[in-house]
Amino acid sequence: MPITLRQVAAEAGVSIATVSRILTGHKAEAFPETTRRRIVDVAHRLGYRPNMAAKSLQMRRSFLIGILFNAANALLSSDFLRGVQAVLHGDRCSGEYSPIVFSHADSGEQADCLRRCLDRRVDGLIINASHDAAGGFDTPRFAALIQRGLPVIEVFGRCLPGVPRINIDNLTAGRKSVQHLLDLGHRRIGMLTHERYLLGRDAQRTHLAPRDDQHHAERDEYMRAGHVSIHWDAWDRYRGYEAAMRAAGLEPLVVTHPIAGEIDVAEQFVEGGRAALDALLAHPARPTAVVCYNDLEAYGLVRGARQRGVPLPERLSIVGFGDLDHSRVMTPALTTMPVPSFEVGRQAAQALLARIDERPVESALIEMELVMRESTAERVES
Amino acid sequence: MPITLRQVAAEAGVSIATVSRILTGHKAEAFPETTRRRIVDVAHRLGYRPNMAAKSLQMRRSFLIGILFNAANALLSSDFLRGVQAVLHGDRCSGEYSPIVFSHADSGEQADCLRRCLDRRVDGLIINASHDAAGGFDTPRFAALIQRGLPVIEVFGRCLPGVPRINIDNLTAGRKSVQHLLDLGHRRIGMLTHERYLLGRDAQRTHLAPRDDQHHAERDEYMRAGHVSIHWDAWDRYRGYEAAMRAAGLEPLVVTHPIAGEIDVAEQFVEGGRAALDALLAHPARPTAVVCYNDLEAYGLVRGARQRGVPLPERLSIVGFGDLDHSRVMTPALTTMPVPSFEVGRQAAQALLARIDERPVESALIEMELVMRESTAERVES
DNA sequence: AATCGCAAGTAAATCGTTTAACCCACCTCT
DNA sequence: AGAGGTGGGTTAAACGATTTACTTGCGATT
Repeated sequence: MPITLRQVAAEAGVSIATVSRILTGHKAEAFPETTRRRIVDVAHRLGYRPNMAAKSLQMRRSFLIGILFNAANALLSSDFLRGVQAVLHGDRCSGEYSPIVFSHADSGEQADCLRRCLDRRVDGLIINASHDAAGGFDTPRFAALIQRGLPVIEVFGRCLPGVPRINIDNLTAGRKSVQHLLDLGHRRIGMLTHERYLLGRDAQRTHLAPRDDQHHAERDEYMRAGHVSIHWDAWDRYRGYEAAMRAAGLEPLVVTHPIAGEIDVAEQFVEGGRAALDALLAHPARPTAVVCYNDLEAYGLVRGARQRGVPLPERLSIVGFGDLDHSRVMTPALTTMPVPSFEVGRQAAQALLARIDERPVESALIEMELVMRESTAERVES
Repeated sequence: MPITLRQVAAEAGVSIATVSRILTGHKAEAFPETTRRRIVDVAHRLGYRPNMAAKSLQMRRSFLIGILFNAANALLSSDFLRGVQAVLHGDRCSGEYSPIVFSHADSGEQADCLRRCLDRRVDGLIINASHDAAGGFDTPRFAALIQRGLPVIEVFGRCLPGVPRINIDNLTAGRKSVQHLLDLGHRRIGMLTHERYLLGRDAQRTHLAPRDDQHHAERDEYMRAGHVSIHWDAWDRYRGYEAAMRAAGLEPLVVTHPIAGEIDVAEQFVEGGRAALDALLAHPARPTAVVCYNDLEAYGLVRGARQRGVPLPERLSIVGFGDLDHSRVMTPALTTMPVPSFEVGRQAAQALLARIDERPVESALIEMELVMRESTAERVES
């Protein structure tokens, strides 16, 4: 039913080859301007739009990119997609790429989604893998794909070895949180995070640049020490915190809480935060501020403070992470760091197109910005 | 690079036609079992997977469905996508459908996304249009598509005339909220909602079945009365509330707050709720419970109650709507109704496939379930 | 005059499927 | 014995683009 090249060609009185060459614009300069205009006009008048299936078949490229997200992370958002679209629909984008999007809850679904992407002969893949082994990306099969040269970009994570990553800069985020509190005059700054995802290290750390080998070495050491964490984000955020503290000549002060299971962790984070308030207040170092691993922990701290009648932010400044829906409307409105989903999507798409065009690609960390609201304030002398 | 039919055919010593016919399974019964097995085995051994582009070209169906979401609504979720996938990847699904997904922030992006879907010759469209005129679906162009028979399903809304809809059952949700409170012994139950999206009607209402003509008639009348609302969800939720109240022989009691603009409305809802607490407490009817249009208003009520030292839920039971991230972890944990995104996705996909197969399709409303948490309690005598 | 070069465009192969139409050997019936 | 049927396939024509390798006409050069 839609108009084909053949019809445009007939209407314009030329061959389909001519129409194709003029419309694709690739060698349009070989044609006189008058013909070009005529054909473009006819195509436009008829409302011609190329059939992507035919184009894909002939060009051996689908102009499709697969987007695979782990459902548990809940990081797939309209913003992320719009970031991807900003590139795919942009002027600088050569083809007419469209994203086919899948969300997987477990490794069975994941394999299914991946298969569908491959059936479609996607030109590339943007993947948000998951941290836990149960839903982790099926690496043998995956490695084979990479080997075959399928362009892949990982987002919001660090699970896929040898794959360029676009992620938020957790490390710098941790540092910025501390810096914000330092700027407000705080010196005794704690970090709240979860046991399973972290730590309790006390070794001096000097190299903070996000270099992989360094990270991996430290990580391996950490793993050998008996920890099972595979949560790089928590690790990096902690390292940023620690680095900023040390740089300011301050002693890190970490409070952790347990997390069990992989689902329904929200309450656990809040409860962890609530319980941590007491630990923080009772701590001999008497912190005046705390950086949280996420907003949920901050909610818990706020709840705990309310229960204890602790005034916020006077008694304790709190910095969250993630900027969930509620953070901006709560009381006190939470100082936190919004996840730059649009930007991650944008850069991931950019990187993927670069890989597809065989241009060099590097992993990138997206800088996060702290938004100060009401949960942090200047330190009051005490 | 991937295996083609030709290679499978060569390997099995038959023609491509035979392989195709056996593998598509359509006329496989015309072949002896031994040949069938042999070919299936060879295909499997070689890892043959059909090239969808070629298949699409030949069959004149893309096996692609377009999913267009309004970014402002923030209703695109992993859950929704998984619901769609549950159908598309299900055994009962004839083809190998994949969703191409777009998110649009304004009508320009929307037109672009739509064009891309059409360029791909999608077999159908699932659309979440937006309420506001600025981002509303470009109806002339759209009507033409529908006319041409493109299968379309609208989700989470009621903006596209003549298009089957899958939506949450706002009306029943409103009723259920009231019923929950009635069951707890409340009689003086208020409803909190926003001025712009509603109303202040007092006419008797008897027909509550979600019949379109009825809705539209009432709506027209409402519009004539000078209201500009195009927010059917608020309207329906209110109607459900009102119906349940009348059915219980009770007088509706509505408190509204203003909302300005289309973006950054979150704070306005919370502030509306906060301010409404005073109005509710001061109201001559002295309500003991209130149904909110959304969770944000409920957050505001809770905040207001905290400020005034009003004990919750003893003094006021609160029912939210939507079950945002924070609702389950707040104090008191909010009694509310989670949005059944998975189910909406599932049924939308089902309806779309039915339309594609030219089976009859009807709009459906997905029942919502109330989850009782801590913000509602039995009425205390007063 | 013959040849060359170039501008302007065309013919035809190809991509990997599906499917309508056909083929052929063999069996059965009359 | 010949017609008709049937089981078990095959041939070949699409589908709508892209692209390589031509062709053709014509003015300029040798």
